[in-house]
Amino acid sequence: MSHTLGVRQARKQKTRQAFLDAALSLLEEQSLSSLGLREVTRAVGVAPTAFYRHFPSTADLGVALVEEALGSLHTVIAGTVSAAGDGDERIQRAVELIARHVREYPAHIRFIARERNGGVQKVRAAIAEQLARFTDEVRTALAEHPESAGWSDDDLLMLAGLYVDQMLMTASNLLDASPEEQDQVLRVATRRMRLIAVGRRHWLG
Amino acid sequence: MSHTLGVRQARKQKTRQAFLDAALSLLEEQSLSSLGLREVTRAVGVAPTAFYRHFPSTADLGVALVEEALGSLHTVIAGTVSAAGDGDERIQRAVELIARHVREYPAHIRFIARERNGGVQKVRAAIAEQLARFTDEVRTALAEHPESAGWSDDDLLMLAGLYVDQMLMTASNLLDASPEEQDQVLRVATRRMRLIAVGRRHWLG
DNA sequence: CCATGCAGTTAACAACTGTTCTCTGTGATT
DNA sequence: AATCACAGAGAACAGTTGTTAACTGCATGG
Repeated sequence: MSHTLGVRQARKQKTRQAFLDAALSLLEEQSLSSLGLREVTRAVGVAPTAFYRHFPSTADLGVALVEEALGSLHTVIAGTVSAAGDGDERIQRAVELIARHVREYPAHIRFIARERNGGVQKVRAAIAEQLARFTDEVRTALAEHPESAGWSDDDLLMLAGLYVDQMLMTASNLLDASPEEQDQVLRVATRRMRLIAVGRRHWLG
Repeated sequence: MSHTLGVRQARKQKTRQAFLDAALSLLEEQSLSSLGLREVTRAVGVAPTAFYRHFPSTADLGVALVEEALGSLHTVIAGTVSAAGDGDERIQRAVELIARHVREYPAHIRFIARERNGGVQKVRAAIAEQLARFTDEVRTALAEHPESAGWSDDDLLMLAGLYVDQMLMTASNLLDASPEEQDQVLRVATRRMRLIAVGRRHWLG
């Protein structure tokens, strides 16, 4: 099915990935707008000029990182929201999903939370687009719930946005929390989601 | 009452303010971690070394900017939340307050939203502390409402945090919106607040 | 009125940045 | 087997950066 790509392209993709990994690591302690091209190549162990074979600029590296960090989450999120169970169960599952994801890919979350309002326009736009897609997917998933009867698409989109923003903020808060604070963060996040769910239940009328 | 400070200190505070203004302007298009000391002094029209007379590093400049951007808001916010009127009126007033503030001090909002998750630890901490104070003040204001009867302090804090985060996100969204999109942003923000208020009303029991 | 303190200047430092051009080695194509 | 394409190396470029030291001029306090 998939065409086996030659040794040549395989090597290229490998160092490209090395660039992404090195950059992501460096970006744990600084923002993209201060990330130097040479800094990245040094971390990879490659000549500065090699960078241009893969990206026109560090901003484009950032866009590629957005894809890597958010591109794979679509099905997961949508699946969680549309899964069976009553409201509380769904909330519990969503919070656990967030906690697990933060544990597995902390640098990805750091990066997204940081650059969502960061200084690099191209990257901000890329993140906004991905989050808008997320929100729309959550909206269609929410529309399947029986609680959504009588809801306009506009209101569902509003609710979906609220959930998405809440998830991202919870993830970001987890990163800044010490291990012993993390449970507290998750409990507050759960209560917030619950309050939103209560509002949802009594929204109409 | 206030001791008239000498010509000397007055001049110093003037250039200090010039540093803050120049930095805030430069930070509209980049993050603090990429803001150079020389870049700032150049914008002020002063020798690079003069910087050290006012701040040990650009990070401390950032902390000073946090004070300037958030320090003066406390009474305003608390006043709005505790003002008279029913829920919908309060929400309307809060949203208008946000819109006005964004119009008057866009660079301040940009800065806070950007550096809240930015690459400079000291500044992140300063913002977190100020926002925590905000949240606590909003909580005590909320406690005065009749709707808060029977609420635990913990739940009130959770609700206050939800409101504060919502305000900040609305403000940040306004900055990214084109003039014709801004009304839409405000309408969605209002609906979000309303949904939270509905959840609040039915939270107990 | 004079001595002191201190905001701001000037000059110099080694280190770093992004980008260009030229070159090399090796996988791919015919 | 001979040619081509191209990922990466190497060197050099003009500018930039943060920080140091020694300075100058002027408002201030005794």
